[in-house]
Amino acid sequence: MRFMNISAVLSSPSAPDDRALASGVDAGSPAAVAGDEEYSPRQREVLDAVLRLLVEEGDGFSVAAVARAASCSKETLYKWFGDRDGLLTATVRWQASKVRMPKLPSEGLTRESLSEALSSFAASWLTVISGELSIALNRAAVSHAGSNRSRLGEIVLTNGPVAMARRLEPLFLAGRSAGLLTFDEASEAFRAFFGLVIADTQIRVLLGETGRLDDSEISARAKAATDRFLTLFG
Amino acid sequence: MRFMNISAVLSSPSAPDDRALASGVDAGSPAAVAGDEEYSPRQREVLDAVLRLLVEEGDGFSVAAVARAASCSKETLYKWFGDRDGLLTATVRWQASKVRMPKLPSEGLTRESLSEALSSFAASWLTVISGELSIALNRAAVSHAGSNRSRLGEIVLTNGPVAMARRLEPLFLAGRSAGLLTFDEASEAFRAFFGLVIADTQIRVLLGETGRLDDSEISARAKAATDRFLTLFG
DNA sequence: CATGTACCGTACCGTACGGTACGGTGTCAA
DNA sequence: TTGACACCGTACCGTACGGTACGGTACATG
Repeated sequence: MRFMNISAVLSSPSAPDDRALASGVDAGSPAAVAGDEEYSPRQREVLDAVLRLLVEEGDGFSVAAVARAASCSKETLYKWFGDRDGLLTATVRWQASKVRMPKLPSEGLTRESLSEALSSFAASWLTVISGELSIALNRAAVSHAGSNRSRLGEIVLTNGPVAMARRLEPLFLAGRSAGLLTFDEASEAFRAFFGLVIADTQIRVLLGETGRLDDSEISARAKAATDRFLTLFG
Repeated sequence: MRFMNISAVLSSPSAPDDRALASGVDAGSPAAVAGDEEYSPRQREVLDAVLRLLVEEGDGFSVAAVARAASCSKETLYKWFGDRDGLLTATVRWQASKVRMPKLPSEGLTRESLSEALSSFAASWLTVISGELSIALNRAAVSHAGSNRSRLGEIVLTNGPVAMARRLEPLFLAGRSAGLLTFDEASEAFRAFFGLVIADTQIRVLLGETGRLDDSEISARAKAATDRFLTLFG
């Protein structure tokens, strides 16, 4: 079993060749977040263009640039999304709706399958977190947080750490039921797992530290974090 | 022993009543960062005004607002700092130069004193990270990272996680020499400690999650993180 | 006193950008 | 064919803001 994607409001580019959406994903279940039906196909094209601009230039692109990149008129943009913040918000919601969570096992858990599930989850998470799109979206959301003009921060928070926690909780509880884990609060276990996996990775990439994290490094860190987590809570 | 402050380019307000600069700090040693002599007293007043604006309005304040708040002319600002980015950069460097690291014990370590040192350090760190000034500076730095216009990200990175790691390394090494800790690379131990202490706290506050972390909560988390760290590496 | 320096306050300039208006085109339906 | 509609492209408007210029004041120096 291999998880290729993860929530976090931050998957990867939206191009059809995007490996992060390729396989191993449960696209069947109705999304908890804003459904796919929220935006028309043409609108999705526009929002994907915004995502590209966001990655290339960061927040700070002009509405005119969006119109140019998406071959649509500014008037249409304002008609559809109200204002620039609305456009940005719609973009983040659109990206969030694209993300599908990987399935996590919840029955017949053994120490090995639990470890494997956690490790795969951690690796996907690290991959997502260090991706261009995740970085761009988180930067935008961080910039906008603290001014009440938009709710980007809230949306990214909900689809990032909060969604992760909700996703992992059943696995943790199943692990505890199976006698494989020990903890009082699932939230405590989640915080520890989050910390061990992410550590300073996210803040460093957000602050612009270059130096790609290659796949072997990611696997190694995911494995180490999982082992440590199981040492603490196993 | 009690640590009242910490690096991280993110201490606390610069007002004279600022408790974070009040005591328990080794202000004697020459700073590794830009020295105090870099800016004139009047310039420091201006930069402190910028820090206040940064906390109140975030990045996005106008240069005119700075001039107003600091009772100085825009012309002087441009003469001293070149342009808006120069002003912002100077502000971050000025804040970094203000921060003084707490002393960490390095000899006569016992398991108890090591645990106490780590726990105090962790508590200070959490306090700093969740402070208004830290949040404002990190938000600004994250926003500017990724566009090559300024080096804010690099500066905050250097004075944040990197400075933390350098500061903790001697303690870790001393702990290992004293037979209290086991690890291959100090950087590995640091990442784990960082993750256990900070976890999702920083990204959550940067994304705008409200809900203050009170002192008891901070102490509890610091203690828990330290215990877990010692479980893994002790 | 004369001169120079450093600064404040304000007015000014250019431009970039958010937002609006409008003419032109393709499509669909009666 | 005619009209309604949705949309594109472009021109336009208002304003906010980065950056510059300039007059006026305090002070220091000879």
